[in-house]
Amino acid sequence: MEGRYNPGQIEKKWQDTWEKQGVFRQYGREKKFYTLDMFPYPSGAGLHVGHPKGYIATDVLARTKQLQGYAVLHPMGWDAFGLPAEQYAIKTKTHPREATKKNVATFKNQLGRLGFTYDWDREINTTDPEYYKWTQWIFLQMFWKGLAYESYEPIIWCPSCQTGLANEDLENGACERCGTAVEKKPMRQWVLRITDYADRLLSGLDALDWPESIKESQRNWIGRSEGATVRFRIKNEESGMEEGIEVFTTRVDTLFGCTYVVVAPEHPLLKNQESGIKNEERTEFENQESGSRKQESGIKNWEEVRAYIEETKKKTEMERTAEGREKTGVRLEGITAINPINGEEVPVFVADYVLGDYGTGAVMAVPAHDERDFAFARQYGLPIKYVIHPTSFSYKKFEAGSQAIFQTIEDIFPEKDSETEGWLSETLMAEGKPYTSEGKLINSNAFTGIHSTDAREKITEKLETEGLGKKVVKYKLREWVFSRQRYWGEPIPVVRCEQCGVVPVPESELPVLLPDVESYEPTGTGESPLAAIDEWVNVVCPVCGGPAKRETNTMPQWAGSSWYYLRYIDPKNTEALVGKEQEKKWMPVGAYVGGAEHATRHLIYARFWHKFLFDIGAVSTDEPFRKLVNVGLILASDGRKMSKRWGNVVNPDDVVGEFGADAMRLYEMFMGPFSQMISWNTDGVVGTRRFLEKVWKLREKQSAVSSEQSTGSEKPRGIDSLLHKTIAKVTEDINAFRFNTAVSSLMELVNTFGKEEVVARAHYETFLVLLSPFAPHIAEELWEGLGNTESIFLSSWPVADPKLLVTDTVTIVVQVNGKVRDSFEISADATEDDLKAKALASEKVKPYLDGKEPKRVIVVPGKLVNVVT
RNA sequence: GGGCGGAUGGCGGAACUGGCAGACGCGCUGGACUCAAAAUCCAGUGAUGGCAACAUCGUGAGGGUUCGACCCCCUCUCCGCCCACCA
Repeated sequence: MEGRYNPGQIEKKWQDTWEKQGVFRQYGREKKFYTLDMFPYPSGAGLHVGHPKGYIATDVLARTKQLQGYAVLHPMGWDAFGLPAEQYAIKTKTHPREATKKNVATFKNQLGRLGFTYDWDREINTTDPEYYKWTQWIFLQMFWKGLAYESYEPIIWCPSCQTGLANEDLENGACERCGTAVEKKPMRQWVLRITDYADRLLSGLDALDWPESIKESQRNWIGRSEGATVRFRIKNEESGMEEGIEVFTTRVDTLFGCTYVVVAPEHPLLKNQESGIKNEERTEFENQESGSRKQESGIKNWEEVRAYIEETKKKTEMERTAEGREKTGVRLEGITAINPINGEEVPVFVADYVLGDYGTGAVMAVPAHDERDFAFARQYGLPIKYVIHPTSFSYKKFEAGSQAIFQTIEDIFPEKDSETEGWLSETLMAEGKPYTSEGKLINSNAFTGIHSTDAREKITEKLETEGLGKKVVKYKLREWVFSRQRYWGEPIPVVRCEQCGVVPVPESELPVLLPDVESYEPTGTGESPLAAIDEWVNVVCPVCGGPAKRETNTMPQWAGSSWYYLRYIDPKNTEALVGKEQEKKWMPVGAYVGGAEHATRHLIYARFWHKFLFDIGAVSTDEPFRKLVNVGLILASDGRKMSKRWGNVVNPDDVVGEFGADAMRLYEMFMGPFSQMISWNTDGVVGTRRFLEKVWKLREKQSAVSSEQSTGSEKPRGIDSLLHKTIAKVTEDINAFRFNTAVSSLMELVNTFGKEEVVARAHYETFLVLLSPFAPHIAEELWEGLGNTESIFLSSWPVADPKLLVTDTVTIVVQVNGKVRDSFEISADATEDDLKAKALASEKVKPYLDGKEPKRVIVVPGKLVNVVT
């Protein structure tokens, strides 16, 4: 190790040595720590410098924990099913398997150069049949528990990707993959009943050590709402009373203000019409439905209504939900709804501002107290009836001239309720605003005068006793649409038998292998390309032995990643997805690092599957990831995302080639707060490389003289104290993912060492250990140069000595009225009186006192004295 | 519209629990070394005034609490991210 610092030489050497000696496979140790990265999709583009940021962090953590005596599990693998490989296959006619293989090799090579501690014997790949066998197995367990079922409901369809999508796969109403406006399309599909776990997914969040923002995103995504369903009976002009429709509301206190009812275009009420949809447009399911229900709905303007429904269908989801769009709808002539609370008859509308798949697909419209209903009511000239009276209210009087602000309505109308009402409607109407907050009920018969909160309870109670309403909880979370009509995914392991219907493939026959096909093109018909392979599709029913056909849909991209963290623990197990002993030993994950963009998809899906696996006894923990940390995105130096399109991608290979892996690792940890988005700046790597050069040079100053600390005879010098402060800081900072300040304190230490004539060997060694998680290669090389024969990572992490954290003298700042005027050195054990006396004696302070006594003197021991004049 | 997070030198960012604002790094300026340059080393680097000691101002804007505020409270502006016709 003579001469210059040459990272290119030493890095490869140590990577090979660590691998050969199994330095990072100390699995026999008592204490366990499992740290995990969100595994990448091996794209054709390879890694850019943003990818490794999170991986470096877990690597720092893994090395630190190992030095602290833990057995550390730190694996890596590939989330390799998905559209890009398939699209590439379509273009180049190569099998996605081939492209995937090539990309994995590239990624692995790139990662290898950064010197990670991954145990490649545990590498997994979601497209490996031995892996997806267990993905299929989990699906089967869900099937048996009734959590996986077939549905014919309209789902989101991307016309460009030609596949169904889950609600979570949307971005601003468009397909998040290709940006195409999506449509609703009724089709047969597999669905997972994730809403069965909605409550547990919600309550489980509280105990997790996750960023509050992610937990909040999940809470919002699950979207629990407490409310009530209310049954409005339908009056048909021709045939009298019908069964009625149920609405969902969270504001049952406004029930007296309901002036109409709206159903979504998808509402079952509108499916009863025989004349409606043409046969060929109907799904199998709809045909069955309309056949079994003969009910006449009595809608007189059916043609108009039908036209509206058709129009809605044609609209893309984006058009339908576009911001500020005028509300549209059609009145259902010939029928009215009866408000159960007061028997009032109100009109019924169909309008697409009501969503078919939330609540009951129907709402009671209270325009006076809801923004959307208000807009619709104004559009169609419907009555607006105020029934909530603000109890605490700040409102500028609308009439010109007056600037008065009224705190309560009573300020203006102390007594007369009807006038209050008049004022309220007039003012709010004129400003174009409904009153959406809570308040005291007015105009609500027996409930008038009660506050909203009470009213909700009481009105619900009354409706309940009459069988016309019920307290319910609804969620925004939708069931997980689990079918994709694409090739490159896990086959769903079921067959369809003419006799027995849907039959799951027996466990013994797993995995159901994904066959090779001629063409990877999606068919667009709602069938996957697999449907074209007769010899694969046609099978014998496992139950009756009769002819049957395989399910040709595949699973979504998210399936394989919903449980992969379990497979690393026991990757070769052929009997179970993970061995019980092993699972107990390692789970839950102690630090999971990845991007915040997975807040509502991967991280909800994985929690859902994990809870299910817990319920069937396959795992021992209820939650998979005890601690989660978000890695902040690295942007290009132009502030945009790194992308081929912008030509601003920085390849880690180039950075490693120019500066070395250690300098790059150090830079990515140093560049800013770990979870913050930040722009790449190659000049910054220059700084960390210079730092490493200084570290390298320091070996010449290193000397076998003992530190004064170890002689024990003298008081500790400043350098001992600084070293121990650095130990404490680096240890704490790594633990809290504050890598940037950990690195800066290492730099400070080196700067101080640089000013010393000699650096004690013990100090230098301790420093190398502190540096080693960040810059492992150089640390190992220098460690060996000191004559150590065993890897630095088999040594141990230093512990700060509390005695050395305090210095014998401290600097006290002297302030006058809070402004710094002077400072002095004093022994750390000086009394408050000493400090006070010394401060008052200061020549700098005297002029401000002008011979008078100070009004007050504040002494903060060890810090400052503030003289108040 | 809702939720979350921000705003500190030329730049990235530090600052414990309310106690010397600007650590550390980049950049820049000057000097040393060199025939010269690079690299390296040394010194300086928030603004304004001053030869200087030093003084005044200074953490998006305005107010407040406090002996003392980047930090706590109120009002406002701007920016980022996520979600969004969810009744």
